[in-house]
Amino acid sequence: MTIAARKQREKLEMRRTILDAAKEIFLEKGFQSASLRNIAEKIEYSPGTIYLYFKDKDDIFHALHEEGFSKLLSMMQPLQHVSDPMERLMAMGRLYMEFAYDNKDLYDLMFIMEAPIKAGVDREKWEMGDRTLNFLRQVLAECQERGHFKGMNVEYLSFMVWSALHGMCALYCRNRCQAYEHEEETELLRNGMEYFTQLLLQA
Amino acid sequence: MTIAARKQREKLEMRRTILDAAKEIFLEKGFQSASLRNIAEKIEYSPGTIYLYFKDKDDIFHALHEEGFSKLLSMMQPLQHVSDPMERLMAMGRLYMEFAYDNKDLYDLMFIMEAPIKAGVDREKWEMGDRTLNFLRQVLAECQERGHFKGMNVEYLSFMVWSALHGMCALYCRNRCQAYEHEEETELLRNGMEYFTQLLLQA
DNA sequence: TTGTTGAATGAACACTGTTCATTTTCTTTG
DNA sequence: CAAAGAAAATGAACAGTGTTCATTCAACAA
Repeated sequence: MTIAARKQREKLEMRRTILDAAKEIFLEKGFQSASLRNIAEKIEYSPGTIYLYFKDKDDIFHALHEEGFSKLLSMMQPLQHVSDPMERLMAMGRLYMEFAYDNKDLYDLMFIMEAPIKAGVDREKWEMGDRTLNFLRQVLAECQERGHFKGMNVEYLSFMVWSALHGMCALYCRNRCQAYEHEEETELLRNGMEYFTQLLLQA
Repeated sequence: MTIAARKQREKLEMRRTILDAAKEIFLEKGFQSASLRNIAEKIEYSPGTIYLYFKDKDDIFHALHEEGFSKLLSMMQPLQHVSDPMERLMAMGRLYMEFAYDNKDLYDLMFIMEAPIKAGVDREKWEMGDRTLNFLRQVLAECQERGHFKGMNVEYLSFMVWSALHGMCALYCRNRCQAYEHEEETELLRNGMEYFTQLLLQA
């Protein structure tokens, strides 16, 4: 079975090669403007070849989508050791926002773009997303045990908290911070975050 | 000057016709998939004609962009008569969210899409957006006069409030509410809003 | 060495946004 | 009213897109 194993390995390597090239081109040209011919040219293969490894363009960016979640998830993992849940919640918020700021396009792909999520929720696709969300659910439940967010439903609470962070990140990613002509984007994000945490601490 | 006046009127009517067709097609197919040939076909003109009235595709959707803001603005106008600023803030929030819910695609165009805002902020483009934002600034300033949001900068505060609402609307528009398998979208929005207003009332 | 299998190709299809020389339509002038 | 001029609409053409598929090619098995 050594040759079949090698074949399979090569198949995976090719997928990786395509994915890396796609990511690079996607990051420099944006999702819409990145064409399959660009990607094919970069890896020095013909356009048709890509279709032997991915169903279509969406399939490629869906793969990157998953990678984004596993990256975010692995960054969040260490925070499990912060014992105070309220402190952990704040740390998660900061990390989430930093992730969005440092990986603008990846964040966009994960939480804003239509393409990868459109064709129905196909099970495992959101496994990573689910795990990330569970992180938030858990920390909020622990906060409640310590007397915060009294009488609130964790599902709706997590949605509200997530939304507040996502809102800032989304306005940033899609250049709506320009509405504030006299403020720096980074200051908007920093202080927006600061004020929101103040609200949470009072609840 | 009667003929020149008619010419000008016809020019405006043609713009309207194109805009209406574009809006319709855009609403049913989405921005990216709506092609100029689709629009041209709908109004029974050739593709080239559209370029006599609009610079390019972005220009069309920028026009719709402005229409969205003037619609939102005109809906907000009556709220100026709510005297209690805190109550007015809540009413604005509800209205904003309802606007997003009832005009999903228009909201998407105004606050999420890349196209219309990309090519630099060209002055008047954001006049409507600015006026909407000023509404929020003003009500928040009045809230502060009555002792709320002590020591907070209105700019950053408004960004945070806007973000929280936008976050929910954006997750809704881009189908990320699916992350909550067991909750209705409307319930997420309703309760998310409810919890956020609770936070604001405590501040 | 030959036969078989599967990977890679690249031309082709139907589309896209945009341009522009040409034709058609309308308005003004002689 | 006819001819000249201006304005509006056309549609073919260009360079690009995502995707398909008959054909070629290279690696493996017999």
